[in-house]
Amino acid sequence: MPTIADIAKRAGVSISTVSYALSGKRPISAATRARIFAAVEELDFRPNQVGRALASKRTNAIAIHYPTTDHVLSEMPLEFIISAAGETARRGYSLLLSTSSSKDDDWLRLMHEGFVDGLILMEVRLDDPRVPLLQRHGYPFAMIGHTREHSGLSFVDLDFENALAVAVNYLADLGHPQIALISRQQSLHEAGYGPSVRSEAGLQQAAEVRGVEPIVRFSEPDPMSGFETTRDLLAEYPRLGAIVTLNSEAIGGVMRAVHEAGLRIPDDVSLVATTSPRIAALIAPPLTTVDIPTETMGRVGADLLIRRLEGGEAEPTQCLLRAGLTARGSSGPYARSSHAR
Amino acid sequence: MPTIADIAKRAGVSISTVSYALSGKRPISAATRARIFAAVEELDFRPNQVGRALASKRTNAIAIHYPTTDHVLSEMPLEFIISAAGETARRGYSLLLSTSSSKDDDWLRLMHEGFVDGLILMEVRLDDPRVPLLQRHGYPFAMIGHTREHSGLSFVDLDFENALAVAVNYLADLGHPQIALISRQQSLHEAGYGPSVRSEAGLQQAAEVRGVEPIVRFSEPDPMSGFETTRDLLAEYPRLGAIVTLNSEAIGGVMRAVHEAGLRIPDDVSLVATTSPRIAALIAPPLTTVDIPTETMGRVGADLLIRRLEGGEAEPTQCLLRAGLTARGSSGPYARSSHAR
DNA sequence: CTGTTAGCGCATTCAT
DNA sequence: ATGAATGCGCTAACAG
Repeated sequence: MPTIADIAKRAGVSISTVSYALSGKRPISAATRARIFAAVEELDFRPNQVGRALASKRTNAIAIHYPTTDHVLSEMPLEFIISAAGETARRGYSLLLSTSSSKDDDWLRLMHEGFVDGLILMEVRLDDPRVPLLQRHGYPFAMIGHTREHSGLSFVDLDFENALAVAVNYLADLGHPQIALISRQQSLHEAGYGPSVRSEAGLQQAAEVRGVEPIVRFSEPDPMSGFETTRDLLAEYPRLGAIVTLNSEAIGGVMRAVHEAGLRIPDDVSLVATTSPRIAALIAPPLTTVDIPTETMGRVGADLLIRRLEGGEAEPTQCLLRAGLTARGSSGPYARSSHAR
Repeated sequence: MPTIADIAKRAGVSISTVSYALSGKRPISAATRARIFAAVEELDFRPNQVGRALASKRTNAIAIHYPTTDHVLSEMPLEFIISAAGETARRGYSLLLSTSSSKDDDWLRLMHEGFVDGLILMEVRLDDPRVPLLQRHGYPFAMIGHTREHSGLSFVDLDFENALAVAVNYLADLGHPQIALISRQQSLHEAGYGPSVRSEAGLQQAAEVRGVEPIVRFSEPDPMSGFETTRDLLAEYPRLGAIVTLNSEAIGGVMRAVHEAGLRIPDDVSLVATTSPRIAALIAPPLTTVDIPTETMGRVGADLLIRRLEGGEAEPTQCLLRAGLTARGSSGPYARSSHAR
């Protein structure tokens, strides 16, 4: 591996001249610049990032922390990560992935040991213990999701209250007097998982405004649990004709329970799923969705952090995305009365 | 951030003594070692990885390359990545994620610029252009999957030929005279995607041995395509009672097509899916699966690379995993004759 | 416009 | 068992 010294020698200039030619931080005469770049070409020189990092105190690498222990894998986090990776690469950074559990502090180690310049946090809780830790050390970070208290923090998130309002309005317009939300695990909800808590708030609020009855159920992130939850739900509310699900892992079970109850989608039951457009496309038949813009969220998460790293002490940016609703085949007007059991 | 020099001063020893105490590469008297570690505690010292990397010429970081452009996202790659991340962290390494397309060489840049010690390759083609590139530079790497020519290379892969043989034997034992394989995109197959090519070979071979008729169809990785493919398949082969699918993204559509043809699983059609156990658990009703040990594959991929990095010039390790079959509710004895259309 | 020089934080060789 | 000194590859003052 050639070093900057090899280039300097070959081009007949000093080391610093090469460095400045490469960084463009100092004017270089066209002639010497040409000789330098010629040497770079001939030797296939690549500036060593470690040397550069040590001298400049910036590694040009960031890490994304995805704590896996408490969640079943699904595609949404992958979409965040892939999208963040793309933006990171476009901006000339590298992306590290840490999956340490919340107790383990491998994700913090990366910052402590100076291997990354900043962090992106995923799976953020309303009271996330990582936030005070990072603040105490003054480490730069951005969140995908947001904490209850978030003044001065950078984050991107879906506006889940709004998302549920969108779903409720849509279903209320179709004439449904009752709307059930199938949320995620109750444990998550109790642990203060933002999407869960904020969605329920959105449901309650919008339901009151529209004068419909809100119902909330929790489901584990798997079809079996979705099946059981939905089966019980339909039994308990014989006239229920509208279901919103937050839990994309459970959708298969939800649909199956509806069918096994002798009901049809969308004729008897309107189903609206909160999920990423990409995932919705993978489901048959097509689902009406409140779209979670995962691609945007991952990209903006990386962008916010990098901007913070490069912009010096720029003010934090908070980005609450409003959800769009895409009506597909799985929802229709209320017609459930005839099926009362 | 305290440095090793701060520790040395505080403990009243030289810098090198601190370094050796930390690395354990030289005997240190109990007394001074105690003073050193006390200082480390008091100052909350963390050795700077960049300084260490520059001096030792090892970053203790590896990268995993997951080219996304040519594939729809699914959970299987996420499982590889998460699992590799876990093993990487356990071994004291960091994991970088590169998702650059095959033409883009961002993944190579990481090695060129000395930011990582080695690479894990995902989505390996039979003739993968990355391999000769890496070999030319002498960069250490390991593959999840394997190329046609692989002598001297380290990899972990599922033995897809064996996997299909397992599926065929199982279905043949149930009495099925015809077995259809629903493979992935034809474009992938033609591009030499290993799992696709090797699975077909396994099917053909095992079918011949067992005297059953093999049928191969390709499907895009989505339920709609799976639906159409299966619908056409059932129309073309009215007595078909056994389907094996490689394409877990299409399974929903496959199942729906079977149902809409007036057939039942497992009474009329036996369905065997080649997928990860974790994903199988997410499907309702439960699927008989040829299990792809994604967790093992990701872990071993990282292990092989790290072992290569640490073991000096150890011989390459090739790890072809045999698949297990888990019979669940979706497969049963051949009974399709009565349904001939 | 260009060169000289002093680190960045740590590992390691050579002394003692 | 310990210290002193050198250098990893590069950046960025400082000095022309």
